[in-house]
Amino acid sequence: MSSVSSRPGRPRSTSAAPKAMRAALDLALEGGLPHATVERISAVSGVAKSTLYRRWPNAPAIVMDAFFEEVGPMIAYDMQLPIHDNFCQSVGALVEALKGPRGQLLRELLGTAQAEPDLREAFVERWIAPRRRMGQEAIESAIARGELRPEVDPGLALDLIYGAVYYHLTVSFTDIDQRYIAALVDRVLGPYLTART
Amino acid sequence: MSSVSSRPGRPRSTSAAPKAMRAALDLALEGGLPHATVERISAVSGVAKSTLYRRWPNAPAIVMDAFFEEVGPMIAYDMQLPIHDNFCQSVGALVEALKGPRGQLLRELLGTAQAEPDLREAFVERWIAPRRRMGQEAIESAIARGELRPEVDPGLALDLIYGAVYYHLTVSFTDIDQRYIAALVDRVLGPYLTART
DNA sequence: ATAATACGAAACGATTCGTATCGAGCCTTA
DNA sequence: TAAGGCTCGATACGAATCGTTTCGTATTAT
Repeated sequence: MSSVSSRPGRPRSTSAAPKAMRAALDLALEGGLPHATVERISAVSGVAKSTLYRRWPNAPAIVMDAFFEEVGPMIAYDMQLPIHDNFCQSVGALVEALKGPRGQLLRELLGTAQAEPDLREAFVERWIAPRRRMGQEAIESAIARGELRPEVDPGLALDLIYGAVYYHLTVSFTDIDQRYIAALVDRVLGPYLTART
Repeated sequence: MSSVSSRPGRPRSTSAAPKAMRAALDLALEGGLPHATVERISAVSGVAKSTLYRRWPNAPAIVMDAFFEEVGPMIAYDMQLPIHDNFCQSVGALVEALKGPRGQLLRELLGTAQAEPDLREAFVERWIAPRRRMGQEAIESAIARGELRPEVDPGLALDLIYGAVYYHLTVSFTDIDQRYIAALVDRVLGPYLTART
């Protein structure tokens, strides 16, 4: 019954982390990442600065934690769909989720991660890798059920699709619509479809 | 002979800008972008802070100026080459130029630009757009001389190639070698080559 | 000469950072 | 039940950087 906390001492508050993350995300979405300082997060959430520093190395790390937890579940893959539709749908959801302040925040987080190895690693492991795994799985199962020819290089295909999406989002700073996504997915996967409708 | 400075008053020093840019780039390459503060740039270059703020809005803008001026000329397109070789060569030069501290700095600059519209615009106009123009030109001339079939969508092709490159550089944080570049270019342009050797 | 502009040097208040200290609370172990 | 260990929120701290401003001097056009 009792919690098996093994370590002596007062256990960590279960409410501190959620409160801090909520405040951090709100501040960052509202006034940009630089606006989410440790001091402000502490003031808004009621969690002491010392507690925040005890759990996160810096403010962006708190924001990143909160961001992944909120936005991550918004991008789903539906393995039942034909491969083309599956990608259009999931990539579309990604683009949609990143419109407005959330996209701006992702860009700022990615930017901050460039200089800090810990954030970089967290970014790859918690944001990029999961979606790549799902994409890889989608391609492989499409091959397995004969929808795609086995000559596809899944890694390269994902590079091309996600590369173009993030390129527009973070480098050339231009918008993406559903038509572009369809053309992109078709250009990358089309040549390998066994039967085109 | 005399300079036609039209406006009255003391003309701007011609040596201040080069000295400041040199110092800014050195500082940023050595200790990362955050290390290139306005104060330090002023101290190292001997140019007063007030002068720096008179010409640039902030420190990263100075570094970006210097970066483009130094690295820009390093990436050349050779329109005499077959289209495939042309891209392999120019993209290879890009990747090569961005190995080591320079790539880290580009990442940091791109990251900083995410939050500041002025830097964003400068980044697109002075870094992305010029290379896209050359790439577009290369593809169009390859079409004109019958090397590529006219069905290629040059914009999408450039999205795919540069997208994948910057994706590796800034998002998935993985390395790129010449073999990957060749495979990438081939995957994007190969299907449209009129005669494959 | 006069006005206008740029220069370098220095000081300014504001902000953020990360750390340290404090008394009090809570849990495990002996 | 007592002791010790870890966490909590609150608060204070020195250091660093920011962007602005002021100052006296230098250089040019009118």
